[in-house]
Amino acid sequence: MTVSTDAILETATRVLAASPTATLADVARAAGISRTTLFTRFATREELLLALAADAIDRTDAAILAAGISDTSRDPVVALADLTETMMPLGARLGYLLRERSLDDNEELQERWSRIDRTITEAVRRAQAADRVRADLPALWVADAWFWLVVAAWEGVEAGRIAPVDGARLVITTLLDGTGSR
Amino acid sequence: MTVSTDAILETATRVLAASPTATLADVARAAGISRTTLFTRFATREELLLALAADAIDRTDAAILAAGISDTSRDPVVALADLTETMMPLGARLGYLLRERSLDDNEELQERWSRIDRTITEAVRRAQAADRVRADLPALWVADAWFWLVVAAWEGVEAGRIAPVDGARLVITTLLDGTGSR
DNA sequence: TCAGATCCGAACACGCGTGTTATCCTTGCT
DNA sequence: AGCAAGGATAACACGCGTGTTCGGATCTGA
Repeated sequence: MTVSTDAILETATRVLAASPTATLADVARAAGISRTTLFTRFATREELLLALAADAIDRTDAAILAAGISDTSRDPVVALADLTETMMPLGARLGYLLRERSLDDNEELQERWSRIDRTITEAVRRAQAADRVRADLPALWVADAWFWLVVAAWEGVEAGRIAPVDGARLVITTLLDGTGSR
Repeated sequence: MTVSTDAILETATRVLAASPTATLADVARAAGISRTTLFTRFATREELLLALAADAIDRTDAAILAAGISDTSRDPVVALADLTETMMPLGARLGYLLRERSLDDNEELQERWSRIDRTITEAVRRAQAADRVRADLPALWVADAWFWLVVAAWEGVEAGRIAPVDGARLVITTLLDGTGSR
């Protein structure tokens, strides 16, 4: 196995995130394998797309676990800041998930993603209970705002508008402290 | 002319935003015209996509003008709040622009969008000069954060997670005041 | 009523991406 | 050296979406 399946997923994510209509021939070429071989790993295009999405969610799950988001003994705000750091490198994968609408009707992916959603929202609620986050905002909105700010930061890094090292810090300070002067 | 070109653009935006790979037959059916007629209005698929993007940018330009973003005698923070209100109904169009990568290589659209980008960023800089926005954050980032929070709010409204009337307010208070407790 | 314009439905050619198959070649193992 | 596994190359069938064409139906204004 000259090229690992993981490496193919990595390349495929990059190619398909940049151009969602990219051909399987494009993906194979970028991954340095033949189109035929690609078909031995993923029988259909849809299978590849699903594997990509599952991979993105797998990594998000791992990042959530590593940051201890569900650990009720941890400070939820600190945990969210940690998660932001670990999420930044997932930018391309999240961007793919975000834009790929053909997966919207997949039951399992929807379920897995809404589980992630609930986990983040729960952390926000705990932060609100501890008076670390404003209680007058819907927890659902705060969780959404956090997610899209991560996307914003990743897009900014991608486009060279902000420095990679600044990404996570900008997200957290913007989300918690806001951008207005005191 | 039974169905106006504007109405076609409206419908096409909705259909293509929901499913970017939708067929021209799908668009025609949704618009209540025949595929043949659709081809008399837009000679190719690409022409339709370009018209959609141009329409979205036209409306954004109009919203910026209406909110008086470039009016240096106006309070830039108030202007941005106004703009947020008028931008919310453009959600579907912005979502389309956001996800459609096939237009990335169009010179004119890029230019027009970066002009919008600069206009918003300039308003942020004026707000920073007036000590209404933190000067320790890149104006470019604040402008990006604003834009993506608008997207977040629109997605939230679309999904029924937040009330339509709350959208703009949530964006502005989150952006300016942050979500953390004082 | 006639002329012109507009739309529709059906049919067609064409290109392209997907998925399959067969043959050859390379590599690693014994 | 000989064998097996896995990849590459090439060719093919197939479906589908795009773009075009044409004949007929409908509506409009003179």
